[in-house]
Amino acid sequence: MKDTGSESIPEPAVKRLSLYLRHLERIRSGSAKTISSRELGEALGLTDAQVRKDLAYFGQFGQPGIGYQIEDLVGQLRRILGTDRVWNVALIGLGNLGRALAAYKGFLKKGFQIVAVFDADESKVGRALPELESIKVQHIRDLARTVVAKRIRLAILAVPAEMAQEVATQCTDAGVQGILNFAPVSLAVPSDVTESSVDLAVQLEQLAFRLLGSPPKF
Amino acid sequence: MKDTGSESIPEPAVKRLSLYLRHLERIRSGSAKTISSRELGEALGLTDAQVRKDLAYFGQFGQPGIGYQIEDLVGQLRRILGTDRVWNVALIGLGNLGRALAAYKGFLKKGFQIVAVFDADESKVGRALPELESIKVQHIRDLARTVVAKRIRLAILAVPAEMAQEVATQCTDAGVQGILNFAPVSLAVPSDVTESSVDLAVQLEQLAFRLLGSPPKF
DNA sequence: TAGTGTGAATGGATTCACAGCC
DNA sequence: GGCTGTGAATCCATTCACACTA
Repeated sequence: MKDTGSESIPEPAVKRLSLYLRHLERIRSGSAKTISSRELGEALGLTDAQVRKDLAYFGQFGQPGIGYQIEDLVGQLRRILGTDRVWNVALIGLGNLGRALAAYKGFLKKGFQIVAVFDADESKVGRALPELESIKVQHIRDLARTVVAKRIRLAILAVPAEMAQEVATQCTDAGVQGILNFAPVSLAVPSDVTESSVDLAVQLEQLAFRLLGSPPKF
Repeated sequence: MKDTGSESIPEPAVKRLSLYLRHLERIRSGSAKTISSRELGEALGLTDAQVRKDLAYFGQFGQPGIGYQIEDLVGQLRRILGTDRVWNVALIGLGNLGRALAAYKGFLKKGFQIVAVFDADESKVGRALPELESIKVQHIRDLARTVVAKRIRLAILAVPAEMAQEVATQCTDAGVQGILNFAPVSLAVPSDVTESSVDLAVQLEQLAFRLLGSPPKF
C-alpha cells in the first residue's frame, strides 16, 4: 500500500554488503584486479548467486565474463554504505568496555570519529582518555548540547543496563539518529531512529545452544 | 533427503529466546508472577504470535487464560539455551578489547567462566589480569594443551585480524567447538564448529547506511 | 474473558537456471 | 568458456485466525 520509494532491499543483504567490503579491502593490495562472485562468495561462505543478487540490488557493477573490478567495487560499496565520509560519533559510558571502544582503531578506519565522550561519574569528567588526547570527558548532562554543537548523528552506548534506556532517550531527544547499544537490554527508540544491540553474553549463549546438540570432544 | 532429527527450529527464533530470557531475568524480581505473550512481545518489539510460536518450538510452557509462569519460563529457557550449567571459556588476545572482555561480569552471570587467557606477547605471559586473579596469562603455544586439560569448549577471539584465522584453526584442532570472534575477518571453521563474529565497525556501518536515507536533524 | 498452541496463509529471502555479454 | 544480471521457483519465517483451555 505505502511505497517508501526504496526498492525493497532485504536487510540481510545490507549486512552482507559490509562483509563484502571488508573482504575486498583486505585483498585489494593483492595482485588480482578483479574478483568473481564465486570467489567472493567462497571467501565468506556464501553462494555466487547470493553475492550477485546482493550487489545487483544497488546497480550493475560487474562485467560478464570478467567479474568485478575490486577497486571500483570498494568505492561503490563505501558509497552505498556511507563510509566514504566521516561520521561524528559520541561514546557514552567509560567502564572497561567503553574505554576499550575509545581505543579501538577500527572505527576511524571506516570513517567513524569519536568526537565526544560522556560518563556519569564526576571523577572522570574533565580528564582526557589516553587514546583520544584531544577531547575531554564530559558529564552526561552536557549530552544534548554537545550532540547539536558537534553534529553528532551516531552514539555508542556502553553504560550499565539500568541507565541504558534513559541515556538512549536523551540521545534521541537531542537528535541522535543511530544508537549502537552494548547494554544488555532492549531499547525503545522512536521509529525514525535506528538501534542495534550487541549483547556479549547473548552471543556466547547462542554458541552454547549449538553445543548442546553435540558431545564434547574430550 | 537427510533428516538430522531436530525439528527444524528457525535460527532467528533461537536468537529471540535469548532476549526473552534476558527480559524475564530482569523482571523476575517484580511483583508479577506471570507474563503473557503480548506483554513479553511488547517489551521487545515483537508480536504476541511470534513469542508464542518461538516458545512452542520447544514445548508447551504456557497456560491458556493465564500466560507463562515467569520463574518456570526462566528455568526452561536456561535449560534450552544451556545456561543452566557452567561453561569453561578461553579468552585469546589481551589488547584493549580482550582486557575489557576479561573484566566483563556479564559472562559469569550466564555461566561462562573464563578459565584460561592467552596472548602471543611474551611480556604478558605469566602475569595475572587484575580481574582474573586466579589465572595467569599463557602463551598461545600452550593453547592446545590447556584446552584439553581444562575441558574448554568455547573460545573468545580478540586477536588482531592477521592472526585470527591461524588462532581459530589452532582452537578447532584442539577441540574447541564454538568461537566468538571479534576480529574483523570471516573465519573458516570445520562444519562441526560454530563460529559467530562481532565486528564492531561493521555494526556502526550498518547504522550509517540507514542514516543515509534520512537527513540530519540539525 | 483472557490467553495459549497451531495449522493455514502470507510475505521475504535464497536458490535456480538461463539469456546475454566479454 | 567464463561470468553477470535477473525472472521464476523454492524455501523459510512470520503473521493470521481460530479451536481450545483456565
